[in-house]
Amino acid sequence: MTTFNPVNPRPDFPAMERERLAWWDQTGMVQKYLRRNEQAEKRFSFIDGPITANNPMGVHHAWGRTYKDIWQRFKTMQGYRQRYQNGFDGQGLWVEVEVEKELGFTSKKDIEAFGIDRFVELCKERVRKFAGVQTAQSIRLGYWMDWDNSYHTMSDENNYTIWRFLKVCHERGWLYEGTDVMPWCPRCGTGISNQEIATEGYVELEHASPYLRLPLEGRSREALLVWTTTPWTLSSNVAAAVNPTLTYAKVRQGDETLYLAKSRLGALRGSYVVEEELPGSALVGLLYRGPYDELPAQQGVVHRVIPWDQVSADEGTGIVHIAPGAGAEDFVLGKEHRLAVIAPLDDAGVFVEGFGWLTGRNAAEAPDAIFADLRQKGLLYHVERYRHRYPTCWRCSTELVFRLVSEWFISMKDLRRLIADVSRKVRWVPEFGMERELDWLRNMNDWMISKKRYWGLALPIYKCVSCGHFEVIGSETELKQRAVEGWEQFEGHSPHRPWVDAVKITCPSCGAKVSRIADVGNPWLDAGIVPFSTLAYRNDRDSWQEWFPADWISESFPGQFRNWFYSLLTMSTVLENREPFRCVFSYGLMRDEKGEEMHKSKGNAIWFDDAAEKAGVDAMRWLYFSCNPAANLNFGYGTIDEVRRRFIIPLWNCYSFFVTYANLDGYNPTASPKVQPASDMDRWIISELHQLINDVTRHLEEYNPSDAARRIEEFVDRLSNWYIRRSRPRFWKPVLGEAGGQQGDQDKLSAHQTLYTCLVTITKLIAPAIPFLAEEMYQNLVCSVDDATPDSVHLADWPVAEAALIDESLSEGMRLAMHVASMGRAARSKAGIRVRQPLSRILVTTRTAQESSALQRLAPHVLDELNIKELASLGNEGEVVEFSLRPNLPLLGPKYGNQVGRIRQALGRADAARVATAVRGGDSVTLDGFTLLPEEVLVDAREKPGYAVALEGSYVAAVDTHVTPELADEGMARELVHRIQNMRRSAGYNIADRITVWYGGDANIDRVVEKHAAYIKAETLSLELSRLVGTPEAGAYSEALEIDGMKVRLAVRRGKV
RNA sequence: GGGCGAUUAGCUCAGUCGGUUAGAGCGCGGUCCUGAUAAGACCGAGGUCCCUGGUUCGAUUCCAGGAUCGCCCA
Repeated sequence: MTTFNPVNPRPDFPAMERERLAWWDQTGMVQKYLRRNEQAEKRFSFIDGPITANNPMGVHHAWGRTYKDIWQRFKTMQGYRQRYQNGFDGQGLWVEVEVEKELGFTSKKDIEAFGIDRFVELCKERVRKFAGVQTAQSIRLGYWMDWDNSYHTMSDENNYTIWRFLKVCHERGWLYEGTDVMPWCPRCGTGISNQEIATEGYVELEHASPYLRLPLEGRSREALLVWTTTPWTLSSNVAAAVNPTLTYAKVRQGDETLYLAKSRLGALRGSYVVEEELPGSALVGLLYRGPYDELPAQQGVVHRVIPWDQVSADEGTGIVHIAPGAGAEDFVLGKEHRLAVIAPLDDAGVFVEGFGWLTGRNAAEAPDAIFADLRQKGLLYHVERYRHRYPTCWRCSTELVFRLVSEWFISMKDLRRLIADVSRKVRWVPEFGMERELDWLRNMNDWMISKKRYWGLALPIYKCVSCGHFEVIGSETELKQRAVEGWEQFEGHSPHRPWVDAVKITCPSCGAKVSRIADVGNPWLDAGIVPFSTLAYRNDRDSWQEWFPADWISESFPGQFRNWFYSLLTMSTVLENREPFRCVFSYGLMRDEKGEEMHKSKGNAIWFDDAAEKAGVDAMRWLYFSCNPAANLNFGYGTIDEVRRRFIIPLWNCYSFFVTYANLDGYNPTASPKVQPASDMDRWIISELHQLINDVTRHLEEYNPSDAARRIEEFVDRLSNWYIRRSRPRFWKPVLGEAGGQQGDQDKLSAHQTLYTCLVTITKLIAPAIPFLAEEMYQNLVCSVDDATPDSVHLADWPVAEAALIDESLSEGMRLAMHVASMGRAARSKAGIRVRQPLSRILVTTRTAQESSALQRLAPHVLDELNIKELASLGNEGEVVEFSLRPNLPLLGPKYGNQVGRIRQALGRADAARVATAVRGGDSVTLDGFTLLPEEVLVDAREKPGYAVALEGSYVAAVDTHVTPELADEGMARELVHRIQNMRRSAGYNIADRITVWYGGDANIDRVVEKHAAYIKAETLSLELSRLVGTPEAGAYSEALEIDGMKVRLAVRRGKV
C-alpha cells in the first residue's frame, strides 16, 4: 500500500489540465475560493479593464488575464477579501462593424433600412455570445473569477452612471458642442477616429498632385508656388503657410516671379534665375489671390501668408496651402490665426451649395476638372504623380476625406492640470508609464465624446433646435420627471437607440419640445466609468467607498495611456478629484516567434484554443509570468516548449522522484516521526527555500513577476541538480526500518521530510502562476495524506519565511562548493579523465579563512561529486600555481581615491608569492609606503604544468591526475558497476530487484572483482557475484563488453541461483 | 518636430545602486552521469556591452550629444 499516487513520468499536461478543470467544477472549488476571505478585514480591490466581447479571445488576452489571475490568487492566499469581477466591453463601432459584416451591409443607409432597433438587438446578442465564448476560454485558462457576476459596459447602470458624469461635466461648464475637422469616410457616412486609422488605415497610394501659382496682391506677375496632394481642398483655401526660419528664393522664370523654398528649387520646370534669397518670415503677412475667389463660398475671404514651423523643406515647395475646413492641421492653424473656415463637403463627400460648378460633384472624382479649371485661369504650374501613404476606411477601403463636423467635446482646459495632479498620485509600473501619461495629458486635445452611429451610449444631451439651448440629463429618474412625450415607449427598454430617442423634454429656455441629439458616445466613456458603475456609486455610497480606489489595475501599453487609463483618470477627476486606482501595471505587445506582428491575414496568429490544447495553459502561463512585462513578448510554440523543458519538466521530475522513493520507503509526512534536519544539505536547501519565500513574496508585492519567476526557476534548478543529485544515495540506500540502524533511518527521514517540505512549499509559490500543476502536486502530496489541510492549494495560505531557518553563510559555502565541483569537472574534462575514474586529490584556493573552513565542511559533497579522495587547500603550493596580485578596488577606491593607481603599480612590482603568503596568513603588507590590509589585496593563481587546473576568477582548482594501480582498479570496479546497471535496465528489471551476476575476463578482472566485491554487490543489488564458467545459464541476460581494451563478459539474472 | 523606451554572444533576452573576470536559454563543438530525468547534466568556443565626448582613481553602468530601431503624439 503506497502513500502517494504513483506519478506518470511523462504526463500529458493538456489532458491533465482538462481533468483538473472537471474536478474543480465537481468539487465547487472555485466557489470555495471566491468565498475564502469573505470575512477578512483587509481587502484588495482589483478592477478589471473590460475585454471587448466581440470575438474569441486571443493568446495576447491570455497574457493579460494571466497577470490579473496571478495577483488576485496571490492576494487571496494572503487573505485579502476581493470581488473577482470580470468585465465585458460591448458598446461601439467595433461591434457594429462585425454585425454589419454578418448582414452584408455596406453603409448607414442599410442599417436604417433594416431598422435601428433590430440592428441594436443583434449587436447586444453578439456581445452576449462572445462574452460566453470568452468566459469559457478564460475558465480553460484557469482564470478564477466570479463569472456569474461579470459586468457589461452596455448595462443600464453603466450607461446611467456615465449620464451622471456628463451632467457634472456640464454643470462645471466643460461640455460643449464644437466643430472639428476629422477623417471621414464618404461611403460609410461617418467620422473615423485617428486611432482607427493608425491601426490599419494607411495605404500606399498615388495621387495627381498639382503645383500652382497664388498671385500676390499688389505685385505684378509675382506668385507663391504651392503644392498639394488633395486638389479638391483648393476650393476652400484661405491661407498659405511658410516656415519663418527656412530660406526662400525669389525666382525669375520668363516674365513671372515665383517664391518657393530654396531647398525645393528642383520642383521648378525649365530654366530660372534666383533673384533674391529671403527668410520665410519676410513672406509672412503678404496677401494673395486665392484659386477659387469667384465661388460664393469664398466671398469676403482675405487670403494671407501665415507662419507655421511645421512646414517642411523636403517636400512640395515649402509653401503649404491651408484650408481649415478640409484638413485637420489646417483647422488648428485656422483657430490660431483666426482664419475663415470653409467646409466644402457633405457627408457623402459631395460639394455642397456655394461652390459654383463644383457643387454636386464628388470630391474624389473632381481633380481632372479642377486641373483644367486652374490651367484655364493660368494658375496651374504643373502636375506630378505622387506616391504617399494615405488614410483609407478600415472597413471599406474608401479614401478618407477631411471634413468639418459638429461634435460634442469635454474641454480639457481646466481638467488637463487636475488630471495630471491625480495621475501623479498613482504608482505606475513600469515607472516610465507616468511620463507617458503626463505627456499625453500635456498634448491631448479636448475629448471628443460623440459619434454619429447607432450602437452605444445614448448621449443624454438635449439640444433645442429652436433656441439652441442644451442641457444634460443625469439619470433615468430625471429623464422620467422631465419627459413630456414617449416615456411609455421607452419604459422597459435599455437606454439605447432607438428606444430612448422616443423621449422628449421641454426646453426650459423657450418651451419648445426637445429631442435627444442623435449621437452615441465614445466607448472609452463606457470603460472609464467602471470604478463607479460597478461599485454602486449611485446607489450605495458606503459600498463604493469600501472598494474605491482600486488597489491595482492592469492593461497592456498600446493605446491605454490615451484610452482606458486616460478615461479612468478623467472621469474620476471629474467626479471625485481622486485617483481611481493606486497602482497600474502595464505590459508590452505580443509578437510572433520571429518578433513580427501577429495577423490573421499573415497566418502567424495563434488561437488561444489551439495553444491551450497543444501546449497546455500552465506552460503558457509560466511564459507570461516569467517574461519581462515591459518588453515585447515573442510568442510561439517553440517559446512555450522551451518553458516546459526548462522549468516544468524538471519540477515534475523532482516531484516524481520524491513520490517514487517515498512510496518505496512507505514514508508518510503525517505518520512518520518529525526529525530535526541534521545534515548540511538539508539545512542548506531549507535555508534556500525560506530565502525563496521571502524573495518571491517581495517581488510579487512589488508587481515584478519576472524576478519572482526567475527565483523559483533558480531554486528548482538547485533542488534538482544539486540537492536531489547529491542526496540520491540517502533515498535509495537501506529501506526504512531495515538495515542502516537508527541513524540511517533518521537521515533518510530527514531527507524525505526536507524534500517534501520543499515540494509542498513550491506548490504554493507557483499556485498563482500555474494553478493546474500546483493543484496536481498538492492534491497528491498534501490532500491524499492529510485531512486537516485545505482542500485545494488555492485555498492554502501563502507561505511565510522563518528567519531562523535562513543561514546565509551556509548558502555562501554551498555556492562555493558547487563552484568548486564545477571547476573540478572542468579540470577533469581538460585532462580527459572521466568521473568514473577515482583520483587522489584536488587542491583548491579560497579567498578567505571563512571560505576555506566552509569548503572543508562541505568537502564530502564535492569529493563525492568529483570522485576524488581528498580536498586540500592550496596554500603555498608554488609547484602547482604561480601567484599574481590585484587591488581590491571596492575597498581601496573609497579609501585611497586617486592613489589607487600607485597602489596598483606597487602590487605589480611586488613579490607575489611573498605577499600571497602574508595575505593568506591574515597579515598586512607594506608596499611603497602603503600598508594594505589582507582583504585589500586579491591573490590570483595561475596554472603550472603537472596538474589539471581550472581557473575561474580568483579561484583555482588543481586536480592531481596521477592514476595509481590502486585507483585504476577502483575505476574498473566502478566501470563494472556502471555496465551491470545498464544491463539491469536493458533486461527490464525493477529498481529493487535483487540479482545474480556472473563475470568473465582476464586476471585483471578477477583481481578487481575480488578486491571490490562488496562494493559491486551493494551498488548493483547483487546477491551473488561469481566467475562465469562456460556459457551463461538459460534465462540470464548476457553481454560481451570491452572496457579500456579488455574483453569482459557479464551476465545477470533476477534472484538467487 | 516633441515625448517615452530600446540597442549587451549567431538568435532571443537577463544583468551591472560605477569596481577587477558581463550571464542564461536556443543554436554550435565536445563529453558525461543515469536505480527521477536524453524533454537530462557538464565542459568549451563565441562579446571593442551602438558611437563620441564628459564626470571619476576607475564607465557596459552615471551625464551630455549623436546613430539606429520601436511605440505614442503632432
